[in-house]
Amino acid sequence: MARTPAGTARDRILDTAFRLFYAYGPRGVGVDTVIAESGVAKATLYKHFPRKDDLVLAYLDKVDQAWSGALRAAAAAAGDDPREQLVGMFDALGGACRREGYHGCAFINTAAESPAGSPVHARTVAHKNAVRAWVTDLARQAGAAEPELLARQLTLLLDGGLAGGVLDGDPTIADAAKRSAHALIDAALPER
Amino acid sequence: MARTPAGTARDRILDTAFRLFYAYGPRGVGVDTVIAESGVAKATLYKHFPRKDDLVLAYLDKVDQAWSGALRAAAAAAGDDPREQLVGMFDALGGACRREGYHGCAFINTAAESPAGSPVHARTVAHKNAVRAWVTDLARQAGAAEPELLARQLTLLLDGGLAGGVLDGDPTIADAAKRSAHALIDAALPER
DNA sequence: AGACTAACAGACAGGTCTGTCTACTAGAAG
DNA sequence: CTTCTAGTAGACAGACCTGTCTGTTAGTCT
Repeated sequence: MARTPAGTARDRILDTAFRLFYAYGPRGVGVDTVIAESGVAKATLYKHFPRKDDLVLAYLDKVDQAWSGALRAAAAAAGDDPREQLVGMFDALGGACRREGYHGCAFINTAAESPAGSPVHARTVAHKNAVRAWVTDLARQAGAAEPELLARQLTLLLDGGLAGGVLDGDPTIADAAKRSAHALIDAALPER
Repeated sequence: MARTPAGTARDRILDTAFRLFYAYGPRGVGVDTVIAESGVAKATLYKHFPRKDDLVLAYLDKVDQAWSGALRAAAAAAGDDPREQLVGMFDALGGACRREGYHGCAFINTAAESPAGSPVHARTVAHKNAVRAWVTDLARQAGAAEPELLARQLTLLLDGGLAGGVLDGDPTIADAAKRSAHALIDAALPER
C-alpha cells in the first residue's frame, strides 16, 4: 500500500512521542517537535491522531503494555510460586530505576498535568486498576486471607518507588521496596 | 507603608498561586490567570516574583511548610512514643486524601513537568530528604536497628499514597498505607 | 506641602502552541 | 492510463504565554 512498510509513519510518530513525552511530559512537547523528530509531515500526524490528546492516549497505552509486560516478566523470572512472584515483580522496579533517562511513572506524571475528569485521567485509573487486579490475583493464588488488602499494599509500594525514584535515581529505593514487600507478604502469609 | 496591611498583595498572589498551581499544575496556569484571580496588577506580581519560576519555588516552599506541619501534627497527636508517632504520621496522609480537591503530591506533580537539573527539581529533592531525615530520626528514637532503611520504607509508603491517591480518592489507600507501616515497624522493632 | 512608596490598570512585543489548509509526489489497484 | 491512497512540505490563523513598559492613584513620612 504505502511506499514504506505498513504503518511506518504512525509507528515513527508514536515512538518519537513515547520518547519525548516521557522525558518532558506531554505538555512540555509541542506537536511541531514530534513532527520534526519523527520526520513526518504535519498532515500525516493529524491524520493518525486528530487531536494531540489522541496521541497522548496512544502513548499511555504503549506505556501500559511496556510496564505490564515488565512486571509479568519479572514475576515469571522468580519462578512458579505465586509468593515468590509477588516479591519478584519488584525487580521490574529496580530495572526501571536503573535505566538511563528514568523519569518516574509516566501515568502519574501525565495525570498530574491533566484535569480530573479527562480521558487521560480515566486511562490512568484503568491502568492502575488493571495492575492491581493482576496483583490481587497473585495474592489470592498465594493464599492471602485478604488479597485485596495485600495487593493494595504492594501496589502502593510500587507507586511510591516509581514516583519517588524520579528524584534521586537511587536504586536503594527499589531495594527498600522489595524488602518491604517481603515483610508485608510474610506478615500476610505467615504459614509457609 | 502600603495602603493595605503589610504584604497583602504578595500574600494574595501566593495564596492564589498555591490554589491554582496545585489544581492545574504550574505549567497549566498562566501568570495572567494568577493576576486576575488575585486582583493584583501585573507589575506588582513581577515586582515580588521577577520570574514565574520564583513564584513556583515560593509555592513549593509553602507546600513544604504545610505538609511538614501536617506530618508533625499527626505524629504528635499519636502521643509521645516514637513508635506510635511513626504510625500516627500516616493519619496526615488520610487527611490529605479526604480533602476536597486533593490532587496528589504537589512536589511530585511539579517535578514531573520540570527538567532534571532545574531549581524546582532540586527543591523537590531537598523536601523529600528533609522529610526522610525527620522520619529517620524518629526511627532511631524508636530503636530501629537500621533507621535509614525503615525511614526509606515508610517514606516510600507515604509517596505511594500521595501519588496514587490522585487517581481514586479512595481513603482505603491511606488505611492500607497505615497498616503497611504498622507491619513494617513491627518487623523492624520486634521487641516491644 | 512635597517626596516617596506600593500598588493599580492595561497596552504591547515576541514567541509558542494547536489545528487547518493548499499544493505536490509516488506507489498501488483497477 | 486513471484513480486512489499515504505521505511530504510548509504557510497560516487564532489563541495563549511570559515579561516589559507607561501612566495613574493613594497612602505615609519628613
